[in-house]
Amino acid sequence: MQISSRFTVALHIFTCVEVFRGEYKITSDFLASSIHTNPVLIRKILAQLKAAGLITVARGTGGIEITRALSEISFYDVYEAIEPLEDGDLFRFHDAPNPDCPVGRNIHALLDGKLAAIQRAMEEEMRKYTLADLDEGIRALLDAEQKGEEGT
Amino acid sequence: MQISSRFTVALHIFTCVEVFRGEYKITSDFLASSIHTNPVLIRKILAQLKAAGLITVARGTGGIEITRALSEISFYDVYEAIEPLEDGDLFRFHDAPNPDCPVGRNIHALLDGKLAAIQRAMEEEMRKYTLADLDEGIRALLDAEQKGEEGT
DNA sequence: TTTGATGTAACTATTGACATTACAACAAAG
DNA sequence: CTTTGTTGTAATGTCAATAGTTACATCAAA
Repeated sequence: MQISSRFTVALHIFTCVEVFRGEYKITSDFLASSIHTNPVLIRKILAQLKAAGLITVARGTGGIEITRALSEISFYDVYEAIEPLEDGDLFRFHDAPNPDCPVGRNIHALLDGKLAAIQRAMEEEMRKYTLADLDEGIRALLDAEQKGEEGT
Repeated sequence: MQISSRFTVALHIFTCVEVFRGEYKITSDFLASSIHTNPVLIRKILAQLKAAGLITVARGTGGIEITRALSEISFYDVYEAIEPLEDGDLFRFHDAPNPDCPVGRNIHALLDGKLAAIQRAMEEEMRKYTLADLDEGIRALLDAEQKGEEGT
């Protein structure tokens, strides 16, 4: 089971906001065109990011503002805003294991700690990357493109 | 998006095989009863574990054998056998970002490395736990149950 | 008041998870 | 060699989530 594309779409949105700030008016239509999807999906994701307090969206006139310094928003913040995990658990269990079976009634006690550690390892790694890294990365890539063109 | 319960069901199966070996004949019906699901789901998971070479299943007569030492089968081995990840990637992207947009045509170069690192962090943690840990853990839990009963 | 944008609701298509029934294939015991 | 119990697997149904699309009310600024 893969993690839904809405997470990478959200990162794409942030990157566009950083790159095109001032240059273009960043609307949901504009973003939908870059990501190659439809504006409604973008607006739903923007609504989630707004609910998490990561951005503000100007109604009527359009325009997206990031509320914190880029280095203060990690991949995990974005992931948490976007992915609705039931009870915050990454791993699903089967509904109701048999309490009459010694294994069935102990399976949660047996696995919960280990699964939580695995989930934590992933989330900790997510905290290491921030929007500032994205900003830096995309500018390096665009510079490289520029130089490539000059070389021809 | 959560990881499907088939992974924890597989760990449940292994635990049952270890605990009830010799004591009961471990059939898909028996397992389905402990996990509280239906035998066909169990058989499909057994088929995946068999395809990965982790177990053998005796047709006709029934019975499951684990092919390696418990300490030689990690959670990751089970996860890999069970979860069909497209191209091995945990994170999904949107289908076809716009190549005319500077961000759209660079989004993979920008994100791929970081996402792979996050996935790797999770998988490395998964490698730390083995079926031997499960065996040890369940026996400790069952001993504790025993003592709790004696106490009353 | 017009214009252009966001916020949402409603509907659809597609996919995956999981449950369930049914039956063929098979191995061992009698 | 027939019975019995089990695995292997196809077919079908239900349910939830993803994602696309249309439509329109709401809103802010020119």
